[in-house]
Amino acid sequence: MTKIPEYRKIYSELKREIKRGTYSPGMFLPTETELENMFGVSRTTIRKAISLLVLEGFISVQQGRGTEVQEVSTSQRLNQITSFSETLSQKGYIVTTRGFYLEHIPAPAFVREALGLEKDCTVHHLQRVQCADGRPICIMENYISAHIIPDFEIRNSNFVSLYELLEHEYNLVLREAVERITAIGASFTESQILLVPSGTPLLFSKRITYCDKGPFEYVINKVLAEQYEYAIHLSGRA
Amino acid sequence: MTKIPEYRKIYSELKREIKRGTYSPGMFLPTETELENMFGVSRTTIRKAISLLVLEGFISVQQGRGTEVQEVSTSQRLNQITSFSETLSQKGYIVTTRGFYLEHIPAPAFVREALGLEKDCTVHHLQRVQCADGRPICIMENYISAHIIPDFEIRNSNFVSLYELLEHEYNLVLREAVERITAIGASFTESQILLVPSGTPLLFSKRITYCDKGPFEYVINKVLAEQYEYAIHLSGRA
DNA sequence: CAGTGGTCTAGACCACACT
DNA sequence: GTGTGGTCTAGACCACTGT
Repeated sequence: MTKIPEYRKIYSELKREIKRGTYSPGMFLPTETELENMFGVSRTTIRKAISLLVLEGFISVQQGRGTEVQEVSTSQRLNQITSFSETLSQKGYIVTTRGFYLEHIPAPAFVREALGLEKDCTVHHLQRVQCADGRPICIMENYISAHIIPDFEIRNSNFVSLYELLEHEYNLVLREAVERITAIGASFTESQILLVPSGTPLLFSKRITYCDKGPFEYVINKVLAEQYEYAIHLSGRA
Repeated sequence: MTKIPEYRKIYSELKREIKRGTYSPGMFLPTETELENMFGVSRTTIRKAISLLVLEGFISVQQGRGTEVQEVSTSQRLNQITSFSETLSQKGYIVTTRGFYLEHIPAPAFVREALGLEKDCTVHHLQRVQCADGRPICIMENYISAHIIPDFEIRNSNFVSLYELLEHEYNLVLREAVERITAIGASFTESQILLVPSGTPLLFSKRITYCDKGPFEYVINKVLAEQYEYAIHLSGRA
């Protein structure tokens, strides 16, 4: 199993506490010296953890003053890499996974091209149906490069968010992603899975996700449009 | 005089060398130990400088391998504010406007809410059909706040890009926009306008655009999905 | 294997914000 | 002044990539 650095654990721990409300917006985190003692590590390690949280906008630091927990406004969170299930959870749905199939296959041509893989590369192909409040809402296929995550297995079939799994179990850092979105009418098969008439409009998205080691995942999503919308933040002008 | 930290000088120095071509894309920077000696500082300082360059995308680091100078270009033009017609032009289509109707009306409730307008505010309501290579592909409605652009008139009915017009004729500066995208099936009316069977999947987007004076425009687009897709760039992770 | 970057320590001094 | 974060050192050991 992968070794998780101290600063990463502390970062996760602090993030959890912020999300839980132990530290709420406007409050200050303990000082660096206090955190040193709390976690029993050196200041460098604490500072590295804190810098991650700053990068993600959870806290802001000011010399001589302290580190303040920020209001995470929704609009700031746009265009961040979020899994489908995370977005749904945020909207208050109870998210579950219905179907579930994992296989290890030679990368299909379209995946090879998207991820820049050589011939004969293996990918983990994960198929799922995501449900919101018990209702099927999304058909999801992930192709994960075995080159970057060699030993991918799902131990607990009840997991929901793939990204959380990858981050915590495999210590993966998601850097960026490019997503292309269009609409299609549900095919017969899709309509059967999602329990809607065929031809029902679906959002059809293809995403390449990059981690620190390069492109590692190709995702295909088909989402019931009636239940879902993408929010995008645009800024500036060429 | 301001005190400039060592790591900042080193960062600037390295960036200058990269821009000048001393270190060009594909090449590797000296190792951390070498840089330590070159600049006569500790490794921490070097690493801090390097981390800044990584953050800005100039270089990428890989454990056990080295720090490689990156190609800066890439398609970072994603998530900029672009009008529909501009995007289509970029893809090589010839864009024309077919239908065209401008009226000045009291802002409907959903527009008032979106733009934060008072009761009795007027908006310019512009309706158009955009064609790509002569084929209708998008039904477009703009609601432009009369508060910000009081004297909006279209002099030349052959104009194509609304944003270009606003920028050049009205000296407007577009700051940011939030767009929400989902999919619908074409209604009878929409199917007639776009010359497709009713029920054909359309991308349905609603956008609020902000200029330097606040929100000024609400746009509703219905696009033939078959001919169009949204590309989104996501970065970072909460 | 050697050489690279990744993590971590224990301690020092500096710059800034509060009161 | 006191206490906060900001910079920096010298050295240690780990983890990965290459040969």
